[in-house]
Amino acid sequence: MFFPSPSMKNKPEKIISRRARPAKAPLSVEAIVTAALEIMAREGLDGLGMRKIAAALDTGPASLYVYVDDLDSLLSLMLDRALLKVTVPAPSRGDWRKRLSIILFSYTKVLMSMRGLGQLTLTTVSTGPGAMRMLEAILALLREGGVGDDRAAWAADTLLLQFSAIAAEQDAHRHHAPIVIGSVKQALEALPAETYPNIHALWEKLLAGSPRVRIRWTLDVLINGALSTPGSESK
Amino acid sequence: MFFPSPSMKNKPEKIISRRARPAKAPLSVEAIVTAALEIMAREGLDGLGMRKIAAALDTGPASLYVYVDDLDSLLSLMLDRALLKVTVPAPSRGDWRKRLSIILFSYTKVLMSMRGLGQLTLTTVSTGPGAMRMLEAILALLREGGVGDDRAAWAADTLLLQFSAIAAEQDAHRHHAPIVIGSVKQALEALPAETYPNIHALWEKLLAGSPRVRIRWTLDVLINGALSTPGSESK
DNA sequence: ACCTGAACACCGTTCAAGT
DNA sequence: ACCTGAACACCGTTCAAGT
Repeated sequence: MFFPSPSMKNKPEKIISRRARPAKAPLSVEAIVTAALEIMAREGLDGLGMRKIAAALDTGPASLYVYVDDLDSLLSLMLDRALLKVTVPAPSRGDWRKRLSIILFSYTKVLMSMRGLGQLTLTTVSTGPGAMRMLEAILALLREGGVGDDRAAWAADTLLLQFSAIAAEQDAHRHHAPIVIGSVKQALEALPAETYPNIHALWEKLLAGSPRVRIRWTLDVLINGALSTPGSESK
Repeated sequence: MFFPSPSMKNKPEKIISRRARPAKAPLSVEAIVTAALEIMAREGLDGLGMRKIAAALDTGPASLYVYVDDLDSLLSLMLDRALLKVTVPAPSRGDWRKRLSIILFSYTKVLMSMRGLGQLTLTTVSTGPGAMRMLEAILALLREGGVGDDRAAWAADTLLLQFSAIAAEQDAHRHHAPIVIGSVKQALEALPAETYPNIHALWEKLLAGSPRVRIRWTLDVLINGALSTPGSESK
């Protein structure tokens, strides 16, 4: 893949055009999104850039602009591609609450499966098919569960946000973490107990908790809260 | 302020050193943070940069590194400075729930009072006195309200996150919004009712709601949820 | 100790020119 | 229509040299 094909051996030129390489995949939105996701998985969101994507595709940065408006819109496309992998369970899988938790567990799992994705959800919005399929399913289940329309819309928003944040946090914990997490830990640990008695008592718990347990708890809190709190319909 | 002082008029050089200007405030962390906040308030978080801050302080970018480690740490300092303005009510102001809502309303108000601040909280963590003072107060109130220790830590996290996000959203709505919000609205509006019946029915509600009403509801949901959901203590 | 000019190693995006 | 070299207008950060 990295050398000119045999059929070109007898060309007289010493330098063979990159375009003449064998089976060079033509550019396309899909190819660009794929390459971008690969780079983000390897180097994180900060390591991503138009120039690096172009280099991975063996072209110049300008070429990408034929297929993509700009970096922001490319980030949206990347997010949406990832969200397509979220599981939306069939009605046979259980009642609304069970199915809602399947979606949200799957959502966090997908977000945590690739470096940078957690951070990406907190920075980017997608209105593509991946995001819309998930939103549609969540709204349907909340309504099925008897959460009023006003509350359902806000609850969906709140749920997605909360789980995005948990994923982003885990993302940070696992990757460029040592610096950031370590310093937060040190800072909390060093706080004087006299001035900050409650932080002093609880700082370990602030940073603790396996994702599984935490996700479960957060889900319960939000659903219980949304069910027991009247919405603005009663205004 | 923009011209050399009269006492320097008789200097022979045509070009007068910038340093010779009158009352040029010496650099300091405080001055840098102040200048940075001013720029962010005017031009948003994206408009902020070391070079622009330096220019505002009439110096070169290299000079800032005498006082500040790098851009990230400066952003932390900016956030902390802003959080110092959050109201932490005295016990006489009411029961724990009332006081908690005062803190969180004040928090969102502060975040929404300056362009870029909402986005900043979602991107940056601070362990400075502003952030710690607020966290300490929230933890104290949750414990006072009978939320168990494990749950209190997570609840504080969840509360702060949720309100940061609401502020960031309002930030976007009010400023560089027209593009982003407008396009999300258009995208949701255009979705086919057959494939996305629930989004179709609720899309207006997803984007609606005054900050006040929404904050009130979110606060109630989270507190009610945290109170009625057992923590992992019972594990 | 404090400050800084200049350079280093990058960015995203545009555009005229090529095929 | 698709692609691209080169340029434009920026970045954050470092460092040797000045005071």
